[in-house]
Amino acid sequence: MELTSNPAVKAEKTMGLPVFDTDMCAEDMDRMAANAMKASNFLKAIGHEGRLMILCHLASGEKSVTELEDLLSARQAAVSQQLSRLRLEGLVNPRRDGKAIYYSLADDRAKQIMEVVYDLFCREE
Amino acid sequence: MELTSNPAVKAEKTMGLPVFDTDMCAEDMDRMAANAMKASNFLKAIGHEGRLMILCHLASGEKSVTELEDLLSARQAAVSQQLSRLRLEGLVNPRRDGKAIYYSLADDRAKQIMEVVYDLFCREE
DNA sequence: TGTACAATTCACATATTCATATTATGTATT
DNA sequence: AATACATAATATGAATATGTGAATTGTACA
Repeated sequence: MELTSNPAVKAEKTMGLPVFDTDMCAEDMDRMAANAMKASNFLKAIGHEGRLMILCHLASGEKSVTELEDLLSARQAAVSQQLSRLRLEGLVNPRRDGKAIYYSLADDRAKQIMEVVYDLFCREE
Repeated sequence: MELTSNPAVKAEKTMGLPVFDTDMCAEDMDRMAANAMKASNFLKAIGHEGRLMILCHLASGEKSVTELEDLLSARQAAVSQQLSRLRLEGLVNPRRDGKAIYYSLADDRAKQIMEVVYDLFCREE
């Protein structure tokens, strides 16, 4: 696969991914690099044991920070910082209810990745 | 979603992901944490602009280190190190042919993730 | 208003990641 | 064997990420 969204790329091969050889123009390379940067930022955001477990728990419904704190056996400040990162990345949404703040999954991006991750790392054996 | 592979988890909800509430036993939590660690290591490996672009280029066929060096406009040592990381993670395989070493994608894991990443970051707009 | 609780933010120490330079290894060629 | 080339491995410092404790903000309630 490659990371341009240029409609002029070659026809698809075995999978749903576009294919290209060595005939990319500089513009394509730039777009590819830009996309790669966005994508790697996203992957870094979810590439953390604690944050991954948070997303995982949120998939079954919204949770307060203290609930997550218990579920992860982690300190409040740490959980809060991890949530902060996920918030910045637009992956979760906070909702205040009284003293507690409940977090939920924000969009489908995390869900889509998590589904693949689940298949790869939690279903096999 | 959650990261256990316990068959006793609740029925699936909207997506293909299992759901659970607060009734996980310690054993489940351990398995989940172990899976989360494996998964986050994997995500860290591909969550790097250079490595992502390498995987991306390899998706269209095996490439030598010098070819990748040119494609990424990166130094030899850097590319080699990134390949080394991908090798350790089992994502790519080297094949020696004379002086050159050709790398190719090792398994489907990378491809599966990359396909989703491509949809999320290279198709939209 | 004062107190308790939930969550965030800050400042710091530590750990990890990364890029670069340098050195080493393996292969072909002479 | 000697040399050149392609790649790998190692070492070092800079940058980044992470966890911890203390201080801070926001909310509810007496």
